[in-house]
Amino acid sequence: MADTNTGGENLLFLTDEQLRKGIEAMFFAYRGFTADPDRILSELEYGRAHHRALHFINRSRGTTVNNLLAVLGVTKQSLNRVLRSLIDDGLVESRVGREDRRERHLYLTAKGADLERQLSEAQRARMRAAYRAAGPQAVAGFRQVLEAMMDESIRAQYVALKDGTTKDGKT
Amino acid sequence: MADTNTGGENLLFLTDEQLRKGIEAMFFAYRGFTADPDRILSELEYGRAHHRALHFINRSRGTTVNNLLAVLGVTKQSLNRVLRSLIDDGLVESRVGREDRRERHLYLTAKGADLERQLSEAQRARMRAAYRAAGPQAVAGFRQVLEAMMDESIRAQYVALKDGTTKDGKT
DNA sequence: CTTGGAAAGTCAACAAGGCTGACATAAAAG
DNA sequence: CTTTTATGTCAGCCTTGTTGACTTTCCAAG
Repeated sequence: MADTNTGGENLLFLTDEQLRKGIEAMFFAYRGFTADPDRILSELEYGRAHHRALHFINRSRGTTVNNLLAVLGVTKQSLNRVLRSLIDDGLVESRVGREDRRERHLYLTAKGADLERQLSEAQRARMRAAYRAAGPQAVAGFRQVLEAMMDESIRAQYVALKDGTTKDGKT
Repeated sequence: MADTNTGGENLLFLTDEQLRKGIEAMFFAYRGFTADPDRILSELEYGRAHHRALHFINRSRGTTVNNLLAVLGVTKQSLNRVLRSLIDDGLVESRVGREDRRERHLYLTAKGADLERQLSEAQRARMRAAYRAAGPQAVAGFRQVLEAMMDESIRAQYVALKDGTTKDGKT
């Protein structure tokens, strides 16, 4: 934590070499990040796309298909294939909207919530270990850099999710 | 786990809520991380797999196929498909090993180095912007958390790459 | 009431990039 | 000479992304 001033040395973290290390760190870390859930999923008939759908349906209960498309950043055809299998297998429930009956609101069933919990607990365990090893200050920096790395529009969604979407009263 | 006051305020960053935010940050940030190179690649006949191969061949000039397999974490059949197109298109050169003639040592051609530079500069630009926005201390934390998130064996590879290689690397 | 258009779903076709299995060399190692 | 290692290749399969075309449902404006 050198407190150097606006000179040259404090810009070392912007050299191409430093940036390349950051790029590789992202690549390797992301592999670790997805490894544990992937292991669980591979024993079932599901893939990472199913995990993502379960995660965000759990995160924003009652979200519409359109909302989910925007968050996941895939086409409706691609999402639909995943969603169909989850609905057919009784992990997700699709309810016709009350105000706008064209919309479908998505909810996890008990079975779906079970799998989601299993997957996200595996992922959280690794994240928890990493956070613990690095410490709170490092975690704050981690989050700052990641947030700055997102696309503008995505960052808006992320912040929205961060603040308001569940009404369970956190913060 | 809504109340994690077991250790006091300094453990707030380990609540499930905090961990979930970190998980989503990784997801969204990784999308941003790959967005710019993907845009360039989609205009050519290449994909993200080609980018990864170019990156690590550039990173460790003269690396063998086996080394590359270990770093990328894919099967030789999968890598071979990518490598073949890169070699056929004159972006990568494969040289028979001098000491062990079973090995193939991989090098970027001028054309390959050009594309690699274009791709990695796009990716570095975003990383640079994120680093700049977050500051050096945040960057240090970012790197710490990412490193802690990797698989053990991968971390070893990462550290090895980190140290040795602008010159000629791995041998 | 009719109709335009948005939201959602479906079908078909295709591509990238993972995977496994089987098999073929060539060369090093024993 | 036999075994092991490094590599390449063929064939086939899976997941998950894409585009395009089309239908169904249903709100809302004319």
